[in-house]
Parts: sequence; structure tokens; C-alpha cells
Amino acid sequence: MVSFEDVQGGKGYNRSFFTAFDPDENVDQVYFHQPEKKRRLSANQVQFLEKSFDEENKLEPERKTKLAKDLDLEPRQVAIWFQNRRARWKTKQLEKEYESLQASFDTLKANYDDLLKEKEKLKSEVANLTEKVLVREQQGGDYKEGESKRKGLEEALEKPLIESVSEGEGSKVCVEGCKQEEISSAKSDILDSESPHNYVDGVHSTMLELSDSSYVFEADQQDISQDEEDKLSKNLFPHQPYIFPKFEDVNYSDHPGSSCNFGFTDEDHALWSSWSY
DNA sequence: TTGTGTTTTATTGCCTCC
DNA sequence: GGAGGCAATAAAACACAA
Repeated sequence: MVSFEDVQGGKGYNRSFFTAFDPDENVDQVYFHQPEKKRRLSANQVQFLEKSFDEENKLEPERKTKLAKDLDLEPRQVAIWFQNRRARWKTKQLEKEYESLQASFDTLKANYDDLLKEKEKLKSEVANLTEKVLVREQQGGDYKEGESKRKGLEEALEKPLIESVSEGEGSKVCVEGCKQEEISSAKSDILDSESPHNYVDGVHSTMLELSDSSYVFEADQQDISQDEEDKLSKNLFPHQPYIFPKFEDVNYSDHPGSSCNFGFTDEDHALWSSWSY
């Protein structure tokens, strides 16, 4: 245990309010002594108490008695000092915790904003490609049919990014439902051939599910010209074949405190799972 | 000097544990 | 029921700008 002499180099400091009625003092002083004002502990006393607090922030009765004796204070004063010190320590801890949470929040928000930008970018890319599909269909098919397909796809893409995400079976059903009904239908309806196919930049491609549940896109050879193929590989799939992970396989546990999938809705998950880029 | 904000010491009331 | 802890608060001491 810390010795007060180590800190102070000996005794001799102000007396506290509680020692005002020291029986050793003469009778006159005791009888006519005005209660002293609240007096602060000396720097040395505080330093000693701080050291003791660092060792153990709880105060057992024996330690309290010894500290009081060493510091020439009332045991109650020592107890009060520890009480107040614990309160200050707790406040500091809360401040630290708040700062830590704030930092986590800032990081997550930055990530979220990045993803938001990415989503917007992809949306415009999809719109651009859809427009090309429309033009192609207009050239060789029914305008109204093409237009309704385009609208269906746009509606699917217009789903807000932030929505309440419910847990459990309901959300699972929604994910499946969205995948089947909203996204895939809107998208695959554009395609003339059977699912799972994608029609990108005027080129059919087939989405193959790999053994590891990832997806890879492979251009359908029968309706792709060499020119289109070059265009496709250069502009759209520079690293073809692009291995596209299933959304649910993406691990977000690396982001502390994140259980919200960055605010993506089930529809967004479905989009991720069913779309390529 | 004084007004004001902050820090420190101490009290009060409530709660839990033995 | 007493001891001890904690939160809330009072009040004195202190710091400091105007």
C-alpha cells in the first residue's frame, strides 16, 4: 500500500472541519470555536488518495481507517472522497464510451454514404442499359411491351434505401418474394428467353450458380456478335467472369455495432442477389 | 472588485446486501 | 436493522474574465 510519507515527505498540513473539535485542543477553543468552513484537502493528501484509488477504487474498512490515520482525516472524509472520486471516474468512463460510440457511428455513416452513392451510380447505369434495351425492342418489337417492362424495372429500382427491416420468417419470405416477383420478373420479363438470363447492353447473358453459391455471368454465345462481346468485356465486365457473391454471404460483422445491413432493404438484398454488373 | 462558471467537499435519501 | 453504495444536490472554494 502507498505510504503517505512517500508522497508528502512527512506530516503537517491543514486540519479539516472534522478535526476542529480535537480533544487535545484547549477548552476555550473547543467551546468558542466556530464551525470551520468546508476546507479542501491539501495537494499532498489528494495525491496520496489518488494513488490509493488507482490501486483499488473500493474502500474496505481497514484501508479506510489506515488512510484516515495516515492523512490525519476522519474515516468518513476518506469514504466521502472515494465516493466522489468513483462518481468522477464513472463520468469519465461514460464520456469515453460516448466518444467511442460516436466514432463507430461516424464510420458506419461514411460507409453507408459510400454505398448510397454506389447504389445511385448503379441505378443510373441500369437506367442507361434499360434505355438501350427499349431502343432495341422498339426496333424489332412491340413498343408498348417494351415500355411496360422498362417501367416495371424502374419501379423495382425506385424502392427506398431505408426501410424498416423486420426479422424472422416474414423478412425471409419478403426476400424470396421480392426476388421472384419484383426484381426478377421485371427484369426477366424484358428477356425473351427463359430464366435465369440477363439482358445487358443489348446482350443476353446467363447467370450460372456455382457450387459455392456465387454467381457468374456468361454471355450467351448464340446472340452475341464479336463486336458486342468486345464491348461487353471492355465496358461492363472488365474482369469477366465476375464472381458475384450472394448478399447473405457477405459478412458485415467486421463493422462494429452493425446489425442493420447499412439500411438496405430486403428489396436491396434481392437486387444484390439477383443482379449483376 | 465582482459576477459567473467550475470543481470539490459534504449531505440526503433511497436501495441492496448480510 | 445497520452498513455501505450510489445518484442527486447543496454549498463552499476556486478560477478567471470584465
